[in-house]
Amino acid sequence: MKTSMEFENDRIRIKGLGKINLEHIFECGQCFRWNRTANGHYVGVVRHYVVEVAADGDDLVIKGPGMEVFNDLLHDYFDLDTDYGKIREQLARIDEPMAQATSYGYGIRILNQEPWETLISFIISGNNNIPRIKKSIELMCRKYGTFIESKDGIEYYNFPEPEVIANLSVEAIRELGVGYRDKYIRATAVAIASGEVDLSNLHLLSYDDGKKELMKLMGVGSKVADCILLFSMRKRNAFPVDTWVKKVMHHYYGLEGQSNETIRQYGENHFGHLSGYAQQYLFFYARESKI
DNA sequence: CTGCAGGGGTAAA
DNA sequence: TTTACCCCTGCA
Repeated sequence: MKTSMEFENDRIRIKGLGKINLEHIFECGQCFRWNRTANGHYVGVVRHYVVEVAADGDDLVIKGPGMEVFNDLLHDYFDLDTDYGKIREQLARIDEPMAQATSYGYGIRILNQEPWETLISFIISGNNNIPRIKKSIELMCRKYGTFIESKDGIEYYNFPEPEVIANLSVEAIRELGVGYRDKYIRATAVAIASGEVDLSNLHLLSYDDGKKELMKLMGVGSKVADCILLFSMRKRNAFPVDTWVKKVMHHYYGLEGQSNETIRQYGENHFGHLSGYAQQYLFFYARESKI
């Protein structure tokens, strides 16, 4: 993979990434703060910056806070050093279902998101649906985050700091529409704000140790921990088993009636260090092939 | 229109 | 291993 970049004022154009599909990137359940605009672009908040993304043919065009922030933050956020074409080829060689899956989910990329935001977002995601998850997170940012800017009549806020959420009452958190997850969110925020669990060094641990640490947090089970490890800690061997992936693994890999944990272990062994990518393709395969 | 299952799971029994 | 859980949506 040979990529090149062109800087033009507040836009950065990246060439040579291979196929890009913004819908696959932003609507595969890995992130909740990106929204499609009328012209097919996506606007989202990354830490303290409002970022707009467009696909122009096979070019990725990022319109945002300039070159410095791109180099320090967005380059990593969009995982631009990873060769997804190569990963698809490697995965497609593993077996026939995966060969099919990689063709369904073309143009996908795994984003490298901020750990604290990812943690809370996926606690909210459990036994929940995407519109409601997005609504709760948006409300949380609006009420308790810091105002960034107004753009096209929309006000943008960053994701609130752990200390802010830790100081809210359970009732105040309940008003965000998170239901019974209110107490999970509060307990987890307290654990993070107090330093009981240190998110900043978690990515240095192994997958197993990181997962153990995350599962100490209220509201974080195996699936949520895997999502946090995959989407914010670069643990690409994580294999989160949600209902969609479960369906595929039942149907195509002969794992009917197996527990989520068994399926997770099978995935991790079968796809190895590419498990996380495999999971993303399987997710699309399940949803779009309607099995 | 009302009723009810089910949703990208987890904690607790 | 099984069950309740908040609440919104889709569908019978």
